[in-house]
Formats: sequence, C-alpha cells, structure tokens
Amino acid sequence: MPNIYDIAKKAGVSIATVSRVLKGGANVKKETYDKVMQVIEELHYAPNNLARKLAFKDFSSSTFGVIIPDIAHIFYQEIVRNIYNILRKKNYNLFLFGIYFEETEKIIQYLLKENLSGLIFINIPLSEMNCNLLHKQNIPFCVLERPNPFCNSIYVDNYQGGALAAQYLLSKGYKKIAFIGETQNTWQQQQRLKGFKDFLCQHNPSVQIYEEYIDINPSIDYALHEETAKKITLKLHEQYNIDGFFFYCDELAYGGIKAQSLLKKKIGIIGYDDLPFSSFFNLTTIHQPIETMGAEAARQLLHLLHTKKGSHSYINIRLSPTLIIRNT
Amino acid sequence: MPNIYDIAKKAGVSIATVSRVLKGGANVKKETYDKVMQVIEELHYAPNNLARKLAFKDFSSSTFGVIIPDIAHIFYQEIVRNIYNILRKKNYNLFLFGIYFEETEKIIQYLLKENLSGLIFINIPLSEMNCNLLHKQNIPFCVLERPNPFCNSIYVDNYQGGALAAQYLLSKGYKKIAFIGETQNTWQQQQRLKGFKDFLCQHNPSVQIYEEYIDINPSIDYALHEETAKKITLKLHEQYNIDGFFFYCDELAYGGIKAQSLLKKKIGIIGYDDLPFSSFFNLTTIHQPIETMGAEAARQLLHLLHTKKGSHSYINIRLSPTLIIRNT
DNA sequence: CTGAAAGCGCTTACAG
DNA sequence: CTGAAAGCGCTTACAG
Repeated sequence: MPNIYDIAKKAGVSIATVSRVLKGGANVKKETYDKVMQVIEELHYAPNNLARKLAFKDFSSSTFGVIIPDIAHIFYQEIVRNIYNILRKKNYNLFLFGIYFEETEKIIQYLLKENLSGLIFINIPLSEMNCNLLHKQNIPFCVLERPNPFCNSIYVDNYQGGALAAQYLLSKGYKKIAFIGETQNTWQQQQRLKGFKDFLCQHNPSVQIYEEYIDINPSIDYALHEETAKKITLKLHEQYNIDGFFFYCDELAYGGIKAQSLLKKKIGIIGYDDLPFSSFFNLTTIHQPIETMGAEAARQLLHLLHTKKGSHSYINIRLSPTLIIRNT
Repeated sequence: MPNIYDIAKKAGVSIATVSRVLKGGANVKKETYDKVMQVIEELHYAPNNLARKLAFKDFSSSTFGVIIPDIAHIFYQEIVRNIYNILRKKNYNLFLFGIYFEETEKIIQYLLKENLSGLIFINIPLSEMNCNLLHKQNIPFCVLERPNPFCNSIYVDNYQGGALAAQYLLSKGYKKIAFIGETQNTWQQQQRLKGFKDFLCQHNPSVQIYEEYIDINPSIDYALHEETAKKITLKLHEQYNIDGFFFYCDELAYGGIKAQSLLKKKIGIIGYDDLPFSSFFNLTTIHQPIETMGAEAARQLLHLLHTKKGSHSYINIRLSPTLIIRNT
C-alpha cells in the first residue's frame, strides 16, 4: 500500500501538497492538482484513516457495539432494531457482535481494541471482574435484559411478567395449568416461572401446575421446536385435561396455537415477548417495552460519553412488562 | 482525556516505561510498575487505540460493513445472519448500516471514513459513479440480491423464481391465477412477475392473471399488511373465483394462509423467500439460497482483501432459486 | 531496568 | 501556490 510520501515523490511535490489535493484541492495550482491526482489514480492510493483521524485529533468512532448471545434469535434482533433506530437518529453506528460460546472476558478484551464509543450487552451476565475491566477503560456501557449490580442496567421484570400470565389464565377461568419452557433453564425462565407459580398459588392454592421442557437447538429450524410445542400441548390436554398454557416465549406459543386449531375445546394460550408475528397470530402475550429499553440505553451511553465521569454508583432500571390480550 | 505523557510525567518516568507497563510490565521494576499503574487508575487513563494501531502498523479493522435498505426487514436480517456466521468463523466483525431514505452516495462517502475492511451492499442499486468511488478507494466490495455491471455481484434469479411459482400453480391444476404484490414496484417484483406471467402465457395461453398491489408501510405492524393480503385473497376468490395465488413475499402469503382457513375450497398459495416461519406455516414457497450467497460474498471479499488488485472485469454470479413444496 | 529518539501516516499553521 | 516542520498518541529497537 502506497502512502502519502510515495505519492509526493512520484508527483514531484511535498506531502503537504498531496494532502491539500486530497482535501479537495483548494489553494493548489490546477496543473499540480492534476498531476497529483494522476499519480493517486495510478498507484491506487487511498489515505490511511487511522493516521488521518490521529492528525485530526478526532478519536471518536461514533459507533456503538451491541453484543448479543445469539444473532439468530428473533427477540434479540428486535431489540437491536430498536437500538439501531435510535443510534442512527443521533448519527451513531452499530457494530454487532454475537457471543455464542466464546468466553465473555476474551470478547471484552477483544472489543476494547475496536475503538468503539460504547458497548451495550444484551442479556449477558457480566461478572464484577468483567465490569471492572470495562470501567477501567473508561468506556460507557450497560447491560440490557438483566440487572447487574456492577454497572448500569435496564431490564424488564420477568417475575412480574410471569405473574401477569398467571393472572390472565386465572381470570379466564382455566383450571389446569401448564408451563412449557426450554431445557436450558435461563435466569429469565426461572423468574417467569417463579412469578407465574407464586401468583397461582397465592390466588388459587389448589391449582395444579404441570411443567414441560423442550430441548432447543438454535441451529435447527424454528418449525421443529414449534412442532414439539404443539405435540406437548396436545398431549397435556388429552392426558391431563390441561386447559391453560403459559409458554416461555412466543415461538413456542405458536405451537400451542397450532394445537388449538386441532382441538374442539378452547384452551388458553399465553406467550412471552410479543414478537412481530404474534399480532398476526392473535396471540395473547406479555409485551416487553423494548423501545423504551433501547431508547434509555442509548440515552445513558450518550450521556456517559459526553460526561466521561467515572462514577461508582450504578443505575438499575426495572421496566414493567404489559399484558397484551388478543384471541388466545 | 489524559495521554501517555500525562501518565509519564505524573509517575516520574518516561513514556517508554508507561508503554511497557501497558504491555503487561515485562522488564519493569515492580515499584515502577506499581507507581505507574496507580497513576493510570487515578487518571482513568486508557490508551488511544488509533495511535496504538498506527504505531503497530496494524491498519486493518477486521470488520466488514453490511449495508441494507431497511434494518426491520426480516429477509435482510436473514441474509445478514448468514453473512455474520461466516465472518465470525474467519474472525471478522460486522458493522451494520441501514440506508433508509438517505442518499447512497453520501452514505458511501461516510462509510469510506469508517476504516472498514470491506463492504457488502444488499439489494442496493449502485450507480457506476458510486462504484468508481469505491474502486478508487481500493476497498473490496460487492452487491448482493441484484446484478451490477460495475462491480462484483451475486443475485438470485427472480425471473426464474417467478416461473417456478407459475409452474407449481399450473401443475396443481389451478385455473384462475392472481399475483399479489406491493405498490412500490421494485426491480425484484418486476422480475418475479415477468417470469411468472411469461411462464403462464407460454404454457397456458388462455390463463387469466389478476394483479393486486398492497401499499406497504414499513413502520407499521406486519399484521396489518397480512390482514390486507387476507382480505384481498378472500375478495379475489369470491368475486372472480380465483384459486391460485402467487404472493410477492412470504409475509403476504401468510395472509393468504389465513384466508384459506376461512374457505371451504382449497386454494393454491405460493410465497417467496422461505422465511424462518414459513416451514411452520407449511407454506409452499420459493427459496433463495442465501447461505450460498453469504458464503460467496464473504469468500470474494476476503480474497480481494488479500490480493488488493484493482481489476476491471467483474463477476456477476447468478444463483437459482428452488421451489419448496409444502402444504399450500 | 530505563530513557532518548525515530517512526507509524497524516494535517495544519507558518513562512515564503 | 508550495514546502519544511511540528504535532496527533503510541511502540520499539537501541544504548546505557
């Protein structure tokens, strides 16, 4: 790769002149300009942005890193979409990173070298050590979708969401209730289930709660998981006469809807997340205010970016989910 | 923001020593190390990555920009996902950019300053001028989802896809056929419709083709568009006895499926794109090989990145869509 | 174990 | 209109 000296030499001018040409050619004689331009084209020269920024004293990248566990997950995509819309409005960019099975600390070390303006971790448990790593670098960051005592975080109360689901099923008069979740028992799921059970037991101590778990393989087609959810729904309904179903997430609930279409009796189905397609399915579900979450995250980071104060008290914002009643 | 000189001065050492401490502290006396570290913490110092990279002579960003028209579009999200999976395997990162209504040339100018390793444009028409802008900067790039004579491109043949849809509907014996598209008549849609009509006319000259167009507002819930598609399907079926429907994309076809559920007679429904949910819906559709497209795009750019040769002949790769027969 | 100096590739007063 | 020089913030031989 040629640099500005190569161009200057070949064009028989100083690097200052090359720089001027690069800037558009103000205060450069036409002939000189043309000559330099010609050499630039010949050598396929493109100025080095790193050096340029350094000289400009413009160190900002204007891009935020958004780190998600899994890039294929629809709900994460929805959150990212919300964040992106806000970032763009403020003229910031998006660097998207999916962690998968990589070690969080390694990823952080890696991201720290990417010269990003800030980091938004979605549903990623950051240890105190990892947070300190970030605090030390003085980079604005926050965690979404789960509370974290060692940094700013914004999350939607899963316990409350579970309770909301229970309340709905009870209000509709369903007697035999099931929870259908995933075998990888995430923190979110535990919270939702706990809120669900607590509410049920409190308001109807005699209620029986069935639990079933589906093994989710992210590399596999949705259809398969939904098919499994459908079968489990049918089985539970036929074997135990269960009529109220709370699904850990909307994708699974779609399976419930399919089961319903095969049944004569109306069963209660409630999902979680309110995915874009759920309104089309007329699925009753728990909505997470991800627009608010995205907006608040962006607002926080932008604020931190401009104040650059290292604070030792962190804000944990708890948001409330809402019940969206539709046709199930 | 303090720099390395501030630290050196306050710690009473040279910047070389500070640099060594930053690197981990090899060949530094323990006391010196501790002293420097203390100052670093006190001043919340974080080294400047731009300068560091410059000094390292490490100019690569290892991140590719992926530019899409609209970040909310599910099909684009699917393509991005495929590209991402490949990039990560090769240890490259993703910078995601949604153009929306901004001017392409402006965006290119802007992206050029972001020090990216390469650019992948998805379904974005790049003028010769825009391509030259990129070629001049010697940055590897390609266009996906539409052919482009001025740069490398990879696309799936929409004309062929339309023909495939026609063939399917005809093979199933449907007589009265409709195409349901979007009012913004994109290049893709024109191609699909043309392939569709040409095949129909050729193989069954007497066939009548109805066309209906739905006004899509991207800021609005899917459900609304699907609802509209449902109503149109019902209307066409009832008024004109239409029994074979080709939808411009799967989202619209979902509306057709809903219509089917209200009808006694079986109608033919075929979509386009094979979205993740389509297998769950049992939707017959046209699949675009986006895995291949993503892989090929990544392969091309990585190759260009390593050879860095300015070539003047470009490759346009045409991929074939495939018919996925399910239950509609 | 430590520091002075050169260098990474660029920009921008300053002087002419 | 043009060039020599200083500077952006860092790293790394080199010498001691």
